[in-house]
Amino acid sequence: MEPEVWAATLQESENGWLTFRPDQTIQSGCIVSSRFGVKQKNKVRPIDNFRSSLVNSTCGVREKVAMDGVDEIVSLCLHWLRRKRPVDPDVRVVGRTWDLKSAYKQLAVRADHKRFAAICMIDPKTNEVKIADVHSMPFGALAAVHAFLRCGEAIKAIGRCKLLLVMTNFFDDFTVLASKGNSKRVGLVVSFLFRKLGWDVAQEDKKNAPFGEVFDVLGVRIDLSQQHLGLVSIWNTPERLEELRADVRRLLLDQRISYEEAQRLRGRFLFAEQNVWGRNSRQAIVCLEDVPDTSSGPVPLTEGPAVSPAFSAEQGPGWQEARLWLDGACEWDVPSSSPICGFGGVLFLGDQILAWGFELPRAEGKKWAERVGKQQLVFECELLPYLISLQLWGTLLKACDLMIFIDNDAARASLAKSFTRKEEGARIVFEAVEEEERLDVQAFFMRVPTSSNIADGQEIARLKEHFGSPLHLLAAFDSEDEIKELIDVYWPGIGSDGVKERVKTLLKWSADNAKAGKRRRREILRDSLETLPSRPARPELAKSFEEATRDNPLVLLEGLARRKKLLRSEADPTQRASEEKVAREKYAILLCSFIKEAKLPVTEQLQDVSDPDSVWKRLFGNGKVPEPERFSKDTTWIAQLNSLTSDLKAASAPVRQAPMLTVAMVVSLELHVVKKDESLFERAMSWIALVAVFASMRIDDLQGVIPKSMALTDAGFRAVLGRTKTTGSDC
DNA sequence: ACCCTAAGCCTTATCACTCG
DNA sequence: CGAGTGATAAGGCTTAGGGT
Repeated sequence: MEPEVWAATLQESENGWLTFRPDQTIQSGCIVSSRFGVKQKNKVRPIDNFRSSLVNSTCGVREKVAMDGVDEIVSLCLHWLRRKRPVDPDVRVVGRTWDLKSAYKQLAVRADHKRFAAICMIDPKTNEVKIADVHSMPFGALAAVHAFLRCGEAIKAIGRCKLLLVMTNFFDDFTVLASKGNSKRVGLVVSFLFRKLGWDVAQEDKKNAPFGEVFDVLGVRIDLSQQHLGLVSIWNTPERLEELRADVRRLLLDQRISYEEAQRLRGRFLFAEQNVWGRNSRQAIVCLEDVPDTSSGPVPLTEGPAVSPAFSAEQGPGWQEARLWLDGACEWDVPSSSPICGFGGVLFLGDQILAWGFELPRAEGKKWAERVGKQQLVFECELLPYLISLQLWGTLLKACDLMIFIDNDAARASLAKSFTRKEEGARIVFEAVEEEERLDVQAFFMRVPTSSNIADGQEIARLKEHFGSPLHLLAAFDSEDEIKELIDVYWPGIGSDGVKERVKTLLKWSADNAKAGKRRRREILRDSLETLPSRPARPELAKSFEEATRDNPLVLLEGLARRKKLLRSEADPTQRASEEKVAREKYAILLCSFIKEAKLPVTEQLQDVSDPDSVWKRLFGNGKVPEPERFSKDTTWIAQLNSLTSDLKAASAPVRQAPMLTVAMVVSLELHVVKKDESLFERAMSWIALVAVFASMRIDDLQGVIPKSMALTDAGFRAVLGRTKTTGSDC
């Protein structure tokens, strides 16, 4: 790449952006950074490595840069359209972008900073190192980025506040929206703004397209052609689409994909995804992640959700708000050895309340469990009602803002993320999200504790409401007949099947809640007694008993056991572990005494061992498998493991590690620390680096040093780390 | 009431990609 | 070189659900 970098540098010299030093010398106090090239599309971009020269390390930035990306542009468009849908062609929204010409180079380096802005590179013709002084903002300097972004923000602020432009800024890209009728004038105003402020604008045709309903910006295409419907579409640019299509076609033809290709494809999909709310592209992207990084070359494509290279997102305002409560359950039925799966949902939409519920027939449940290959299907049972509810109430939910209440965290998370590693769950999630997008539903998932999930039983919820509290409802019936009467009052004329169904539900509910009901009744009684202090006429039996036995050692023992338990739960885990180890040994010895007593064959085998006690402990201390029967000692298995290990080692990519400090670097750091005439700051930094080296710490671990624990004694420097990467959350 | 396990999330460091 | 994003590993944390 050297010739290209050299040519670009010569061009910069001609433009007056830098000057070659005729003598190629470096004065003291001057810092030189190297220049390298990065290939971008069809050109080579020279970059000055101000990091390796440590110039970038002198620049600290307190704030995060806020840039206007595709999100901001789209939200501006939507905001405009929400206020007023365009009916007449003149008020339709159009947009275009302005690009600054060689953006950074339009800013000068401050005179007294010039000595830090020298660069060097190799002249490929003579193979000599050439040094140049840079006069305009160097690409690669951290400070240059922020200097330029400040200017960009300033231009935007002037455009917005003084000229009332609808303008966003991303580095040197300025996007402006206008109504069609005004667009000519707005275009003139923007050009005038740049000219007056002294900024050169790119003049090439490609970057100078006129205002239109379709315009390209930041690597995407924004399409306002359906704005009368309140729609803003975002596409990959036609070039990118064609490139992606060609790549996908080639992959399908080859039926194989390599790690590098998968990563590249994934990167491009993620780029599209960050700009669109494409929930189901997740599934395709995760497939790409699973392509292993092996040196053995491409892997064959397998079946999976189809990868679609075309992305489009339609985001319209939500017209309605709805709340959907979901629940599912799965219990294992031993006699029929099949799962009992049930699910249901309740939808609140305006004034309407709708509900459905369903119990899977045993035979179907059995088939399902066999197909999925596990007994416990609760995760799937919690996911499924969402899909069913969307399918059932699709027409009602169109373009809806939907809040979903679900009492299983795993299901909630996978719906929100639109992905789960559980295969069956992934299928349900995929279908549900497809349905979501077809219906243009904006979903938001929240968790509710099981006890407050109303989807548990709509009838009961309604009855509870009427009775004021679950307790009152419990007290409202004692028999099936009384339930029937109740149902007749609340749901007159629902037919015998309906009555039977509800009787069953209510019976189950009352059985489930009987205990809680009794407890609550007791509590109420107790509370009411407390408010009415009364003295028992006779001494209570329990109290007398307690008084009589207070000093009995047997009672003390129980108290001790309780205390010990409490201590155990509060003891730290290491102490607990050692306690458990002692207990294990104790019971191992006990177990051994039983075995000896029973004269099992093993006692004979162990008679001749030199140190029988320790062998017994070893053998039975952890419930170990006898030596010859251990899989871990099986020679065939060990050989297989070894061969697998070596295969994996050979196939895996080399481990990449941070380069180690050389001995010379460590020595120079040490010398620096003791150099009295150096600045205190530099000496301190050197010392810090050395501490990290000597204590084998990550640099990040230094943040975990507890200041008050630091002590310098004759024995050396000592400090305690309160937190390291491996000690979990910081608190 | 209590213990245990499974299987999820959360946190942090690091790495991949995109754009300029 | 910088900015951004999302993804992963691995240990810790949390919750549901089953058993005693």
